[in-house]
Amino acid sequence: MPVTQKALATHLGLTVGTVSRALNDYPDISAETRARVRAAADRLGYRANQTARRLSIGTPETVCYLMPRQLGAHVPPFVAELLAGLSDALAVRNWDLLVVQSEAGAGDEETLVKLIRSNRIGGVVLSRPLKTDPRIKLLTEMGCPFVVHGRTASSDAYAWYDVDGQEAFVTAVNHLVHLGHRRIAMICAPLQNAFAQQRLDGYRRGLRLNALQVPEGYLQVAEFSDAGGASATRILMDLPRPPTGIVCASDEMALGALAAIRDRGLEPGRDVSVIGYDGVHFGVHANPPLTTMAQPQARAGRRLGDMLLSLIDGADPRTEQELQRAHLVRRKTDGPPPKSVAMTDVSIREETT
Amino acid sequence: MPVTQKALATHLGLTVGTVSRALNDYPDISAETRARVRAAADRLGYRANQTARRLSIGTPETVCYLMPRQLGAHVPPFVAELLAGLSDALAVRNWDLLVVQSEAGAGDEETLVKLIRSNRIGGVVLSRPLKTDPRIKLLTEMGCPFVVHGRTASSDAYAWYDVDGQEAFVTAVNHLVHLGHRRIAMICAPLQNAFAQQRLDGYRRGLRLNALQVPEGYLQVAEFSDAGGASATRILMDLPRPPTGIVCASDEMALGALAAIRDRGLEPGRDVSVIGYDGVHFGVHANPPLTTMAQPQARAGRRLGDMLLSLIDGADPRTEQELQRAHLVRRKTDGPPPKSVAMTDVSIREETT
DNA sequence: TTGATCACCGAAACCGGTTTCGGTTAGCGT
DNA sequence: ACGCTAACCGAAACCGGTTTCGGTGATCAA
Repeated sequence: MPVTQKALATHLGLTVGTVSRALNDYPDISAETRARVRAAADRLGYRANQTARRLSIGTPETVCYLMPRQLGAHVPPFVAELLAGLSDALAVRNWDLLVVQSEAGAGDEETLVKLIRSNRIGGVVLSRPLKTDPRIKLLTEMGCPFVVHGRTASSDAYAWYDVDGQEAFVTAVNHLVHLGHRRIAMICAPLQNAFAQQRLDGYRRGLRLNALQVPEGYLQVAEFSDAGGASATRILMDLPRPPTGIVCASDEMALGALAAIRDRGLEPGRDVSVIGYDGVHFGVHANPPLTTMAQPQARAGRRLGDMLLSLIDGADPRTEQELQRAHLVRRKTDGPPPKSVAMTDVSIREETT
Repeated sequence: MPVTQKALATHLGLTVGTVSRALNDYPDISAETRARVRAAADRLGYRANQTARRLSIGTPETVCYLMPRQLGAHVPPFVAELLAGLSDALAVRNWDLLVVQSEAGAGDEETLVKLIRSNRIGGVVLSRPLKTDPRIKLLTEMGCPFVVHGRTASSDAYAWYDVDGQEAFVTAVNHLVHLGHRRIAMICAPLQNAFAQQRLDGYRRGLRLNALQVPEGYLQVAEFSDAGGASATRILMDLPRPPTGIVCASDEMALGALAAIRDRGLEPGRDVSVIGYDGVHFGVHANPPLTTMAQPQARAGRRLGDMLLSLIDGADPRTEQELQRAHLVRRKTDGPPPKSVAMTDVSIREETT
């Protein structure tokens, strides 16, 4: 039985209205009374009932994070850090952070509608949108402030925070080309994911910028896991002309690739180069340590929270868009292609040009 | 402007009281009226304002997860999965999950007091308690239902879910002994953490059960990270008689140990055996794949949520205690000690017995 | 002295639900 | 025809705050 405002008021010989205004710094309360109320409040340990307060002021003061889950798979590793950052951003205003699981494909919109209609949330953070994500359409139509962690094709109208996956994969491909690679494959995630399409675009653009083409079978779309990366790699290595370099849509897939390469008796970084994406800390302990395109994860949650609060304050979503860059972290899985292959490669290039 | 109950009522020519009772299946509402209300409700997309509802029924219908953070370090990897499970458990009753960061040492109790006093939460889930955790004392005194993910020394009075770290380390030590090891060291986390003490107890007990002692310097308490594991390992390997087997308080520390061992030109699993703890999926990609004591993480969140809801329903905390067992997952970092060392070792044993 | 102004606080409406209580109507027995 | 009961719903209190509005007392000028 917590101490209520009424109890505080009668204790002071005042009315609840006066107490409320005193605590909220209304100008029509004398400094003396305000001080008295303050003193009594924290002597009795009074805290306003937030449920009542929020009902009264008309906002839930709560935002919701739609935690991505793909069934069977485990929660993506960035989630915990993101939540920490979000929590920090919201804390400065005493807003609450609600976590709800959300699977973009699976009739998940109903949950969202209920959440909004029931006035539980004043804003939404949405991770890993699909290329055409029904949730974005929904949130827009319902007028619920939201910010997307990632982007879709039509990303002009809403607020987002993203890392430039396309540029990252151009960089990755460039890097391999400069090392001497000509046969560069990609292991991509399922293309309904917006980020997968972006990274694929980057791969293609990177090859084109270097006057290279995507050889038959060099684009492998696999399950978004280490197992997916491994099986895709096996397929690649079984090709008549296997690639000498592989870029992967995630570090996790890249780790699977490393395993598959080692299983063939080859050495990642010498026989086949592999570049991952994410920059998960764990990569340094891989065998060998994984070269990757690292993104600055730490900022994400904090920024998403700040942006969402701005939106709720009435900011224009188009002014709340932030694109971060990934950067190459060279470890041990990138290197020049094996000599013999490079030779062969040159002749192929001359043939095709 | 969502449709409110009053709007629904006037639309139907009823009063709000009637509508409310109809929707909540009161027996004094005719089946016909109930049906009419139901139909109109979901035709207009009516959803009860949860803030108002919760104020009225007197419970926030929300529980809070205290997300552990040690400053500087990153969020522990189990958090995301735990949240997913928690969320599932709470969803069946439409309770909300609030995430709050919490650092046990750092005057964090004030935040908790405010949360409870302001009626924002009806229960708390608390991860990684300290050996004597002020938060547990606080929650008990305030009468706030809570369940601890982990245990402290005095764990009888409250609800908890834990994995038996002591037994796990007995098992790990036994395993190394059976492989022929006699010089077994431990790299432990800071001992203010309850789990660290438990695992250390298991290590000591395991040695004692095998009539072995803890040699001077064989217990290294290090920072709870891969860097900590690495530097502790370097100290161990610099000992006049370095260990042939090392058990680590976490997989992350174990990975650091592997790196340090390889840096000395030694091969983990052949020259020095290493056993981690946690069973993080990533361990299979370590160099070499990490042998570890794996715990069944998937259940944790779900169980914690169920237990907390039971407590809120009035269950006795002492009936809500669940101890899981870790199991040994053999990969490639465990093996018999090197021959030469084993020889030396035998002679040592004979000397000391 | 009187009226106007101002500082300060009480009273009450309100947020949107839930729940109690009481009254109306219909159906029934006598 | 009358009373009684049960079924059904309206009215209003309530949850614990916020905010508007109006009233009191003091102060001040005329």
